Amino acid sequence: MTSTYHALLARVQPAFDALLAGADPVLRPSERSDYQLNGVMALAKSLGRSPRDVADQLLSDIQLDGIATLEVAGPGFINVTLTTEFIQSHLLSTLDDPRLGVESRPTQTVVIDYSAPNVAKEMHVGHLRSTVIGDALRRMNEFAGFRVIARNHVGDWGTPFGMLIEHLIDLGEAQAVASLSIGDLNTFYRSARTKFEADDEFKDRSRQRVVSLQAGELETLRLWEILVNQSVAYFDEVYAKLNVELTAEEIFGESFYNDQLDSVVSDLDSAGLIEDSDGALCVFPPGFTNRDGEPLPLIIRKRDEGYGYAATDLAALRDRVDLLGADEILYVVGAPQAQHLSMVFATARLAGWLPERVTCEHVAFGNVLDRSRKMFKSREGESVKLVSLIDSAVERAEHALSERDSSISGDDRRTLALQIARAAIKYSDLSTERQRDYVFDLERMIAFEGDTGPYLAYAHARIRSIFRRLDAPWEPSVNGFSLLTEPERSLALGLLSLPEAFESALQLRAPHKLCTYLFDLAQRFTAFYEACPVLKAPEPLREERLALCELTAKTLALGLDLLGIEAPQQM
RNA sequence: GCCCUCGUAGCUCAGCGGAUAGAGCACCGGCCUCCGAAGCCGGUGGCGCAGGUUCGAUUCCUGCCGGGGGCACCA
Repeated sequence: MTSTYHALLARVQPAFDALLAGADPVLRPSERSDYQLNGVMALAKSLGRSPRDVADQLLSDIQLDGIATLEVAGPGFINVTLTTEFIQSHLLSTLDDPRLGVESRPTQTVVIDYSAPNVAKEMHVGHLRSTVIGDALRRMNEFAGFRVIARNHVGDWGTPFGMLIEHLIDLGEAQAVASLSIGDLNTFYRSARTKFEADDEFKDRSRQRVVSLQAGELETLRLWEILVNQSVAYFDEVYAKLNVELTAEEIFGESFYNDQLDSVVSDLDSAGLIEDSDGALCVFPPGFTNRDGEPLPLIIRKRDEGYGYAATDLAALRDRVDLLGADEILYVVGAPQAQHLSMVFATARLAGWLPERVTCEHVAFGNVLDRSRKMFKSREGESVKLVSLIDSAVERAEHALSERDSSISGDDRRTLALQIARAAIKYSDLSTERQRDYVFDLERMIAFEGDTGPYLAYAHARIRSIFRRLDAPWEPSVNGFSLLTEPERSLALGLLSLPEAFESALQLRAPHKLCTYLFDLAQRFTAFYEACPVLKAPEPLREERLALCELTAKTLALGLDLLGIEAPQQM
């Protein structure tokens, strides 16, 4: 099934090509009609003819076969109005289509690198963004039919582990495990840090411990594994709480690439890319300069012979291309890493690890700010625990439910509160363009009014409640849609534009495009809902309207699912 | 100093080179004997500044102003 947009374009393009090969019709959704052709003026310009003249000719050249009607307007726009027959036939086929008109094309392998928390360190709002955006992109790419491989590049290696292991020893293993298993990671990390900075003896031990760790000394590794295992179990809890599709099997932390780092250096060296700079082994990819305008190094191996994160990133990249067969690698990582990543990509290209056909893309996102537009921090100046944010959102959702005289109670209510809290948190994160800094305002996101996750979930639940009033489960038995009223037609057009919205969200790695679409659809629905009685309508209108309701509910549920948001039947 | 990014209504945000720049919140005024008022309808209110490209610029380019970030051994 082709989307409305492509069906139209297929009719329009030949007429434009006939006048000037490759001319862009600039087909766009329109507020004045259903679509408009904005390319007429530009075409007229290149042809040296008057826009009205060209428009008139196009009007007679474009073969629409009853799918739409055209009208010249203004200085030379062509307004496109879809025919009821066209909308109706598309609605009917969408009704039978579990994919709701979105095509699947299993054409490529996409590796998505997201979340990436640090072992023995609390997950905070920064991880929330990577996790939520990454999870949405994963779902979207999977739905597009691509082979998707998720990678959680957990920070489980490096110099901090010296002090973390020593702190674990000081605490005693049992005590440390107890503290970590209740998710008290901030305290653990902070204590280690404090000792490291204040106590020279501890600092020395920590440094020696790093050496043992890197040397693969068994007892050190055993202690390190305790930290890793406790943290992974904790991450799992957080992911479950967020309903994020990330498993322990998808964790490929920094340590995973340890034994590939030597070969990263030697391969870069034999490619003639490595330079020794003050004892550090560096690559100087062209086009990067430091603040003095000198070439900027990507440090592969530090002067102390430890590896920097560039080495790990390069090893991981090479692995993803060679072993995983990636055609596309998405890095859902904060914007501050932009330069680092583009240096890594450039170096991988130079080294020949990143063939032309494979693309690497930094899916960057902005900072999380508080209500006063400062970096989101707790009163003590620390990053705020992700779980505590989720928990307080759940608390608010529960409170709201209790005030609403809901028939849902007990465990169902707790589950529902969690679902609503997730919807609120995720939607507020995803509905803003990624690159912008984003204001985390629990108050607003859980207000349940306006452009929020709960509003969309509510719109869905409301539709489902219509069906609950029926005596028997509803089966579609429509033959057509008369679409007599404006709200019905508007809703129908909204339903048919899912493929376009999905496609642009997918291509631009822009979940907010999908959010915008869903909110618009929900508004079209509620307008329809106010104006058009469903259950009280006479047949066959009643059946048609039920079908519109069904399609809307399915579209909302699918769209929300692609964002990682649940759509409860009732709330 | 160089690079990246953002600047749209009081606040939070959409806006794919097109016609009169859209939402939500807040504020004001309406709508529940009628499928769920977490809703609907109406009102008030805006593209940082200056050039340029273009038939047409919030959108593309340049410069400036303002916020945020990055720029060699932490990841």
